[in-house]
Amino acid sequence: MRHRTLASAPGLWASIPCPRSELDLGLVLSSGQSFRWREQSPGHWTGVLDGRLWTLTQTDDRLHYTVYGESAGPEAPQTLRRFFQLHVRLADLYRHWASADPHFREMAPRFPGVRLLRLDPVECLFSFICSSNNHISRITGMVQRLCQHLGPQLGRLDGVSYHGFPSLQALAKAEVEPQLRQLGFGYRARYVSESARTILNERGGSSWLQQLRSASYEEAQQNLCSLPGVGVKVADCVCLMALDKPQAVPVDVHVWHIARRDYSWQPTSKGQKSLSQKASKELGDFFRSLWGPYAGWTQAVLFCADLRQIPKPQILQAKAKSRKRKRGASEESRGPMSGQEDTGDPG
DNA sequence: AATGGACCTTC
DNA sequence: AAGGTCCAT
Repeated sequence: MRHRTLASAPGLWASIPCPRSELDLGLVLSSGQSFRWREQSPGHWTGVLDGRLWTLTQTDDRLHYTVYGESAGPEAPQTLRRFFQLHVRLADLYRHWASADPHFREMAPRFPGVRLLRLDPVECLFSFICSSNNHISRITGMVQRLCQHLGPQLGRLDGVSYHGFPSLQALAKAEVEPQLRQLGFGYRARYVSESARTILNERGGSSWLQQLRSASYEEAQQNLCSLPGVGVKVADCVCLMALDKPQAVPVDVHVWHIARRDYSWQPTSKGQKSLSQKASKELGDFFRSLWGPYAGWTQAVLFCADLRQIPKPQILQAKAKSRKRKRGASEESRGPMSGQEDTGDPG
């Protein structure tokens, strides 16, 4: 089977209303929330949702979709509205944030349609366990290999195989840690394996994760942090992108940078030169008080703005410990909009 | 309780 | 050095 485009097979598509002001499909699917969608042809994004294979694209007023292997079914629109959380009116949020924050007011008009996905909790958790001390291009490759080797194959388009995300059971098997080591996961292999086992054996399985959706933000964060490889930052990512906690603000070095540069923020306790747990909480609270109960969503907008900005002029100090010079720093930049390299399945 | 290193790979 | 976490002072 081939990847479909709206032009090549118009009869196989359906659509729901969705203006670009409410959704920038490419930006949302490629800005580091999900690592699982591929732009196989311009504007056409293929990925797995609810155990089925989809291609999505958008026009000015509509979101178009096609499902492979079977007809889409009457529940498809609801599946999409849930995944993109279209019941949340982005226009209203942007208006509110703009009125509260001059910096947002200046940046946001260039980045409409940035919203949060509602990801599957298992997929989100294990994807972000892989994100620690890591960069997006590598995370993407790791998640892809994880699915390719441990997830069920759902279909094959133009020689590229697509897989569902591995189950907890699959991730908890004895051979998984060495296998992931071999796949280049490094020390995160143990985190993935041990977290899967902990959830399965000591927490009662995936329903434990699911139920955190109805828990408070603090309780969900605390529960997640009990898993190996999950600290506050990863927990906040899962809270924000999978557990219906729009107030969660994942604080990483990048956000820290934005806070200092654009908001002249600094921790009350002086001498904080890095992100202590206390300072991170403080920064999250600062943004929540500025932006309100959807602060995590606001951050996503500014994050996209920042990534799409100038490549990277930042030359902090060369720490010059034992290592020395850096190599040509001119061709390194990769914004969220840059194309993925061709990662076709060899088989 | 807060702070410094080590930790796997790759770019 | 990269979108952290864990462990030991």
